[in-house]
Amino acid sequence: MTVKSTSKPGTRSAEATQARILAAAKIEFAKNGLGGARVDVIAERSKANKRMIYHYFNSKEELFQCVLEDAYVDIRTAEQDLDLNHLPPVDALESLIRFTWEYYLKNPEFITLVNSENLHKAKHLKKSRVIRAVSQRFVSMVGEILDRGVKSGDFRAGVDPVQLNITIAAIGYYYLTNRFTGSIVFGRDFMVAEALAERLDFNIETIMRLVQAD
Amino acid sequence: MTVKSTSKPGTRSAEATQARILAAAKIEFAKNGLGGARVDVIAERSKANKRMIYHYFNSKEELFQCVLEDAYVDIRTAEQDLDLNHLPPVDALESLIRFTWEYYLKNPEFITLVNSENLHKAKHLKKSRVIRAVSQRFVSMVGEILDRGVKSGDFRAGVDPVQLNITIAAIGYYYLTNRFTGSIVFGRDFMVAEALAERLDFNIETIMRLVQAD
Amino acid sequence: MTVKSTSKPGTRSAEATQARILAAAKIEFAKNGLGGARVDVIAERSKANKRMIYHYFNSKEELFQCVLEDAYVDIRTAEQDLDLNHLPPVDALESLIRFTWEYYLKNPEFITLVNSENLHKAKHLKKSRVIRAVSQRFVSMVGEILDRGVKSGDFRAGVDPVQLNITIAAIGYYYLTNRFTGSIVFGRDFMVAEALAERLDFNIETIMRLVQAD
Amino acid sequence: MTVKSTSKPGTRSAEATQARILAAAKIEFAKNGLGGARVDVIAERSKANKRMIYHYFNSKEELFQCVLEDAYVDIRTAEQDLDLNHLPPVDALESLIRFTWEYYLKNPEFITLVNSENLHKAKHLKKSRVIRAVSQRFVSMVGEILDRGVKSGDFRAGVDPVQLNITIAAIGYYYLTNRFTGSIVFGRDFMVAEALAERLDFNIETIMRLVQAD
DNA sequence: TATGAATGAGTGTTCATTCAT
DNA sequence: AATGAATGAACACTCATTCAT
Repeated sequence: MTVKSTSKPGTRSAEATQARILAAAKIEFAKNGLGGARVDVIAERSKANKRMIYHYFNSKEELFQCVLEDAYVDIRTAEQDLDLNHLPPVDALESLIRFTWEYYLKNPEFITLVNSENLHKAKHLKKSRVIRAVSQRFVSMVGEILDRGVKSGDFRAGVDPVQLNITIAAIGYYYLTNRFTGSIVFGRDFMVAEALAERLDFNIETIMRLVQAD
Repeated sequence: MTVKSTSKPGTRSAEATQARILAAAKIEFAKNGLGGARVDVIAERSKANKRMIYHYFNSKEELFQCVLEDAYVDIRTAEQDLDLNHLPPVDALESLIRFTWEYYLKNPEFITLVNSENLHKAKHLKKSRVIRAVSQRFVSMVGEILDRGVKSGDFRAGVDPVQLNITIAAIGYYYLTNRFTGSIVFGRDFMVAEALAERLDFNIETIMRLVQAD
Repeated sequence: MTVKSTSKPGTRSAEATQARILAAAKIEFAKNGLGGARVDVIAERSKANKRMIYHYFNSKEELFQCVLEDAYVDIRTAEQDLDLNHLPPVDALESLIRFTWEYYLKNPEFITLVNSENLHKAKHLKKSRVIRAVSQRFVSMVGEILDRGVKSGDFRAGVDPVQLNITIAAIGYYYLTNRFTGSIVFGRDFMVAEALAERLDFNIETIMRLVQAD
Repeated sequence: MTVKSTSKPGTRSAEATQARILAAAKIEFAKNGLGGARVDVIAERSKANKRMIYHYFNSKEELFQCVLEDAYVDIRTAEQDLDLNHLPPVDALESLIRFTWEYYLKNPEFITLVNSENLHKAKHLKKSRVIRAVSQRFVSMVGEILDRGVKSGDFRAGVDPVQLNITIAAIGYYYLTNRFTGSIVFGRDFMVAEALAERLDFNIETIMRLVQAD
């Protein structure tokens, strides 16, 4: 009969438990993919009971979906926070390239989660409603920068913003997700600071030459 | 109607069995990754006994390694067969971009296998000796094209051939491996013929603008 | 009709399950050795799930080690309970011989478990810490009886207590463990009551003549 | 078309193959027991084809039976070769004890094979006809020595020759078969030369005191 | 809200044995 | 006489999930 400290008993700790489960799951899914992830490990790492996972998330797959949604919401939110509208178009574009690269570097789970989801043909993302909302704002970002750049004379006209978006992601994402096989095939350490800096420069140049007015 | 050499049927059928297992394994590993692949399924699909798999390949992981090696050898061999040295540098580079794109399209397993291997930090590729040999010839290809292009005045100097190589792969690979989540995020069908053609054009333009002399 | 303490049923049943598994495992390991024992059989006989065995004991080998440790602790405890210090040395020694014989007879699993462990070069016993503790008290028992017997003039001096210990065990153990081949080689039923009684008498005489003062 | 060296082509090599299989099987069965032995290992070690094993011995169990029979015939033959009838009874008995001890030491497989057979309740030995024949001569040996010793006044009357036989075996066999657990329980190395010599002396003394005239 | 105990269907792997030549 | 290829049944062990409290 001891009085619990808050007015809504359990609520706060319930949220905390969910958060701990999500955090643990993100690590485990990122490390081993959906199939390779172990519910026991998630339970242990989150210091939550295994039963709690099923209580809050119903199944391993739904938990994966939540983790994935969170990951997408997080990157999309961070992109919006860049507030690129206030920058001149060239700076805005370069900022976006840098941001994308650095986000992948700091959040390598994002890449692995997306890979895993694509192995499963995006069946979880398909069910998600949150994703569509956050994606739309994201897709229009590059379009707006391009438009502004064309008007200012910095960029040439006729560049498809979707293709550009994909390419900006691709040149960073591919380098990082395939860094292990890449290091072997190319006989270089992909992850030393110099290599990373060099790659970022190369990527910026790639995009700039692609869009700049002739 | 050529007569197949049937003098050593025992020997032959052993090789045939191994080939069937490898083919079945490639499909299964590509579809589900190393962890998600099922040995039973490989056995069934190859019309070989499960015991045979272990007889010839010792373990699921060694089988995966063989499949992976085969995949790399195959793409590297096909690249060499392009015989790009005989083409003018601009044509050679465009040929390589087209080839890479089309190879990925026709051999989607390659992409999934590489993804799976990277999830496992390239532990199987590390053990492989074949890979290093075939990789070296591949890496030098783009370097030679670039050199020729600089001499002919078509390409600017100072482009790192390794970074270029990575970028050529990236812009095709990323589009295809992430086509499921991509279709959702960008609200487009990534795989209709028009979209594919458009992407290839975009990629060629990206690379050409990147390397062309100013 | 005593009331069993049912206050912690969850805890209790966990212990009970472990005990059932251990009991079933002892039977199975005794019947078939470590290699021949089947985990499924242990699961079924213990009315526990196979998964529970791995939950509580991690592996078949660790389960074997537990069973073996239990067996050693059990015999060593029973020996201590004989309280031979209070008996005159001749009686004490005879009691020990009888006890050893009867223990083997009543607990034939002990013999088979020890045989199995020796086939594996005692690799499990080596890891065990419990064993060393209980063994030391046991080894000193016979030494004390011998000392008392020498002082009382019943036993001759100079008998190595370890060798005596081994011999007491040997003459009972060998007869019982090899009863099957023995019955064939010697053309006798080793296990009829008369034969058993006769063997015990013979063993007592063997040891008594070995130690008695000249 | 080279001429094979003997008149009965294959016959000689057939016997040789069987012998190699038997030798390899003895090692494998001794090391791992009947259940733990691997037919593949026997095939490899004997440099015979696995199919040959089944050709000559029908099954793993029949092969085990042959190995076991061979082992028994071997020890029984060696015992007969001692020719103890020509020695004075005390010397004859000591010779037998020494022989038994040394045979076990030099042929440790014998012990493991017998253990394995007893684990299977002597089901293979039961089927064997050879065994009964060789056993009878063996059993009568000790009886004759005892009789001669009683007549010569060296041994007391009334010692059961079968019990004596069993005891002579027991005190050597037990020490050696349980040397691994024994070394741990008694905290001694059972197999150093000194320990072995000491044990043999102790065993001779045990038997001599058991049978000597009062 | 929280938890330890329990489970059935499956996973990679192994084995003695037989087939086909 | 000899052999390499092939197999089906079994094995130790694992997993996501549910039960009972």
